[in-house]
Amino acid sequence: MANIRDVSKLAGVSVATVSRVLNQNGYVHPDTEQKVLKAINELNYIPNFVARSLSNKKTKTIGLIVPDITNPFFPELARAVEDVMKIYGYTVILCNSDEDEEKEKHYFQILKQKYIDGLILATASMPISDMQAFDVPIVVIDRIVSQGIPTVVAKNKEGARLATRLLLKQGCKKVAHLRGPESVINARERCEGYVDVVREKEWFHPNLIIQGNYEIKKAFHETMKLLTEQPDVDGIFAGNDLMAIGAMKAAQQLKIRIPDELAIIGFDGITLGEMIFPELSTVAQPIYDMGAIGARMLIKLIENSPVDKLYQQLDVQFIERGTTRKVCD
Amino acid sequence: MANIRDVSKLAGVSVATVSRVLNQNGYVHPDTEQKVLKAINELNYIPNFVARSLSNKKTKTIGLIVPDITNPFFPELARAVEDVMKIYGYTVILCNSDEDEEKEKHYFQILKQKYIDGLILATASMPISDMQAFDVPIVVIDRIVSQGIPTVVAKNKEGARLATRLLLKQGCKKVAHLRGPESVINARERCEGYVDVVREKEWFHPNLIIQGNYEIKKAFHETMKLLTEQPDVDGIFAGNDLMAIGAMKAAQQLKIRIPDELAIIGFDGITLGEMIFPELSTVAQPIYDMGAIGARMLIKLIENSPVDKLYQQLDVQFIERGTTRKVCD
DNA sequence: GCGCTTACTGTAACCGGTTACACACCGGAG
DNA sequence: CTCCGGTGTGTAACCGGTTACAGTAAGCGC
Repeated sequence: MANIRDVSKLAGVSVATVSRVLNQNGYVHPDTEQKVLKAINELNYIPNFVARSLSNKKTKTIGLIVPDITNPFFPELARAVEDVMKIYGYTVILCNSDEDEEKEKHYFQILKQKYIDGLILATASMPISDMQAFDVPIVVIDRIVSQGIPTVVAKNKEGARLATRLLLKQGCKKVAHLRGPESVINARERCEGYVDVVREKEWFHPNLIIQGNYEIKKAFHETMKLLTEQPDVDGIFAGNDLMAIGAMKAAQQLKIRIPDELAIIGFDGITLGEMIFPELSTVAQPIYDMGAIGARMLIKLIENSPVDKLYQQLDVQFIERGTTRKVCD
Repeated sequence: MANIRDVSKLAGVSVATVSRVLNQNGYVHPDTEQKVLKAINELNYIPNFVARSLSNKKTKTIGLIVPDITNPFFPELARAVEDVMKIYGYTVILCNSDEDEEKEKHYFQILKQKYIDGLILATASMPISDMQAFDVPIVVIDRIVSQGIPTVVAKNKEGARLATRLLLKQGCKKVAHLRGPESVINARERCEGYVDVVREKEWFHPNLIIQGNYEIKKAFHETMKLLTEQPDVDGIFAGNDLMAIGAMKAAQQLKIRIPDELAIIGFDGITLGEMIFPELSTVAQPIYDMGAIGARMLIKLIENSPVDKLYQQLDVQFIERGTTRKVCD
């Protein structure tokens, strides 16, 4: 592979001139430029990014840490990030942390060594202090970490209230909540939203809040238990779509008809919700937008452009599909 | 951030010695080593990967090009690749090509500039000549490109035959095939497998082969058309799980009972198949294994270890779930 | 004719590592 | 006592770019 010195020799100029042509900065005589371009073309020269990065301290590479790309929420987010980054000439390194602090630390270390320009986190097992010590721009998506760190989230509590109220409005007499893991902040917020709405109801009891882990399997089992122990539950608000699907499977197994006997609302709006039957009613987060906005925010941070809002809270939207009854109001 | 010269100064040795300690090569006196380690510790020094890459010409980074990470087949593959690469200290750059030749070329160019050590392709819009010109080790997964290029695939034709025979065995009288795009080789193979089995049947007619594009939506519409025009079709072998799901939705819409009136078998074995109701019977490829094996193969190619087989064809396995009738034999 | 600005170009240091080569020391074989 | 191979260490070139700085030439106003 040809390097810049080969080009400069062939063009009969110095490396500085070639570099100027490449980067379009400094003065270069049009004739000289032509000679250089011709040489570049002849040698099929492409500049070496690694060398450039070494003097620049810019790699045009960012890291994206997600818990598990296999979880249907994250591919869409990753896609958004990649799409935006591509536009601006950045490349994305994908990391799966499994919500494991050790793994996250490991990636922090590696990514730092690799001189990434920025980092997008869709996970947050990491202590905040470590994140602040990491002297590379960071944007957190879907998890609030601390006011000091640029963040993109959806209105979790508001969405949860909306869903719960909707279930009541359609006539549900006893609504349960399948909540996400204690350690995840958005799970907490969604649970709070649910509690806000049902707290005063005479039928409400804390045992209507079921502990899930954002995965189908556990949700399935817990829902089986719930529906056998408390058969009068006729509405479930699940903390995410996967758990809602787990709940649906439990109901289907128990021959409970959806939505007639049991209405279910999920949270997230992953495409998977449209692939199942009946299609899942859900509180949709703008997943792609969250990724795209986070990515744009990160680029601004990297390039020192002014960022209008370091804390973006995006609206959620209820999507009525097959697991809820129509309400005519 | 401290660099190697700072360390050498603090330890009172030369940079060469520090480098030798870091890389555990060459002779270093134990006492000297201790001094160096102490200095490294004190300065919190971590070596700069970019600089290392520049002289090494090894970045410990590979590229992974998939059509679209949003397609449920690829996250599992990506996860496998990332898991294996992590073990060996490599990092993965994720690229979405949308099966678009231009985008693929663009990534080839960028990745080359970034000095990646190897490339995994799960897409193949690229002419073979371009791939051979790319002087970096490549492994292709799920798409056969050419005998010259290391490849990991599943036994597509065999799996297709298996599925089609199974449908017949359970008593289907007229089995249609929803095929994938013409341009994708595995779609062709699966179609051939289907034709192998039904060619001789008196009911067979080429209009039982329906053109899909591996996506749900089109499969849904085409199946709607098929089932209304030829209501006697009682079995569908779909070229992938997504299309099978599209077909299921069409049947559900038309109130055709699955599997009693219509049996469906998919291909791939994506986890999505277990999330729907009824769960999808499918010819499962070992997706994770394909990724993992491909990744291991790539590492061997990169590190010049001997590779036993440059062309790995993995077994598929029929998974009987809810969209087929049990056969008692 | 002189000084000053602008256009253009080259030299060489620098980014932060790796490593070929040179050199010095030491113990054992002959 | 000399020679030799194994240890241990430093100097400096190199990877392939960027860029500060210096230098030259031309154009212009006075």
